[in-house]
Amino acid sequence: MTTPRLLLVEDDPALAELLEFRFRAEGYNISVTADGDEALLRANEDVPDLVLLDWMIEGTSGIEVCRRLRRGKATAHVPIVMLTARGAEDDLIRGLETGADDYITKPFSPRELIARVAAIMRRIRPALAGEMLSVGDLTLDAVAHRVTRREQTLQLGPTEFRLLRFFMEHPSRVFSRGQLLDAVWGTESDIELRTVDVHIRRLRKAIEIDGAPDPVRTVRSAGYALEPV
Amino acid sequence: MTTPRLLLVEDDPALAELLEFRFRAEGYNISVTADGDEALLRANEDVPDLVLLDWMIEGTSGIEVCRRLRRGKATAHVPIVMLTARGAEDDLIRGLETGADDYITKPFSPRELIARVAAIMRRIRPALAGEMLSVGDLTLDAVAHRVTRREQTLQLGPTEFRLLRFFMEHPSRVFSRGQLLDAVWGTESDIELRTVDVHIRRLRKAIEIDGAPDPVRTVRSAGYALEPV
DNA sequence: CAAGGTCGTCACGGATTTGTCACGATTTTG
DNA sequence: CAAAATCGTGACAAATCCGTGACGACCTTG
Repeated sequence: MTTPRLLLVEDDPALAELLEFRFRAEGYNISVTADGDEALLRANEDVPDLVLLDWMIEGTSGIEVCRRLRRGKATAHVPIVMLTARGAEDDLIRGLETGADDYITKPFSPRELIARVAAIMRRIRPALAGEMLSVGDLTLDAVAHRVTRREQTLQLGPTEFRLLRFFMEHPSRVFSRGQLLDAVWGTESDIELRTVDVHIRRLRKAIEIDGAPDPVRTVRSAGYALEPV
Repeated sequence: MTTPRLLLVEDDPALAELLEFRFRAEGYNISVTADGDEALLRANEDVPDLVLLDWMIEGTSGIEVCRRLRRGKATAHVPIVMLTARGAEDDLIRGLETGADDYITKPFSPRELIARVAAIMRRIRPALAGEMLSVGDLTLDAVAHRVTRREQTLQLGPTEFRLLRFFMEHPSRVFSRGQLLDAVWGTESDIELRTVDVHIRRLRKAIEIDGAPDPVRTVRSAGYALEPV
């Protein structure tokens, strides 16, 4: 299973750091910002699996962020958990009306928040993740046989698909041409090593999007690796 | 994998003994002390993989121990888990600011603490064991074929990479040019001894960062060695 | 069967890497 | 101090490695 990606919007540095650390320790990939507009930007650029939203932030208010997340096409269905001060009943009501999925009142224990998030993830996962791989801005759906990059569906052939999948199962790891042949083509294939180069090239061309860097890294005299973003 | 080594700083004898017993049962190597200064001494003498630090100890306070651990060269990056009393919010914030990595509030179950420590070890391990090498401020990821120094990724060629890796596998050890040729180039290579000089030079240039000293030491009439900065 | 797509191979060219040498700087030795 | 030994450094040609376009064989699909 791929690591869930969270977006935390929190302007108390101490709390933000604490939560960031704890969620990382739990295996989440978490991005933190104190600013509402910044949060909206990031959420649209790289849609998270869940948003943790402090209701009392400076600048664009939490309620506004929530509303605009819901209105955005890409972010309309991302679960939102709001962090609210004790007794802010109005916020609570308005938050849930605006589309938040859950809430937790401060002060809360990180453990409880983590449990809450985990529960939501379990609820959401089966719908969106069967056999999903995610590395950087690349997403590969093994069952649907589909690869997307930045909301854009890519067109790749069978071999390119298997090659990319293998890379995505081991991000940042360098494989020699021989290892790639074994893993992607099978151990008893009798294929020239240099053929791998050609498929790497075809893969590169297939996942090419202008404005995005090439995630396939060539390691001279060693092999190739797939790097996040 | 080597057994993780912990240092427990706890002045409640009952709790100390309990934790010592439990962690030993889990296969950890744990050293216990009730005194902050004693803890600092031991930590510097024989750097542990993780420190469990009670925030309320007699003598040097937990916060001071934490700060001095972070300031120490050898112990700067050792994870610290603080044990704090419930509701000591100030301690929590200051602790995390000072550089603690996680905390747990008393009373806690040993099981939970063990789980917490295990999570941190999983996070830290790849940097310690696995295919990661670390000498001074240099870090070499053999799997990803990547070398970093002070958060900065370095650019080195194949031979420089192999040479550096060999050095990092045996820090502070002096190798003759002949030994280096055998180890890095292979025993049946027919290469001039002086060629090693050139590659040493290229390695030096490749890992050069301004403000940082050269970790490659020349030992006249003997060879070269890699020293931790 | 025709058309389109995919696959493995090859050859060319450019870029990087590598081994060697020569010369000067530095240290050791006599 | 002079000579010898040792090391650092810049340059360079050869070797290696990789990107790329092209091509024929093969397979699928209609």
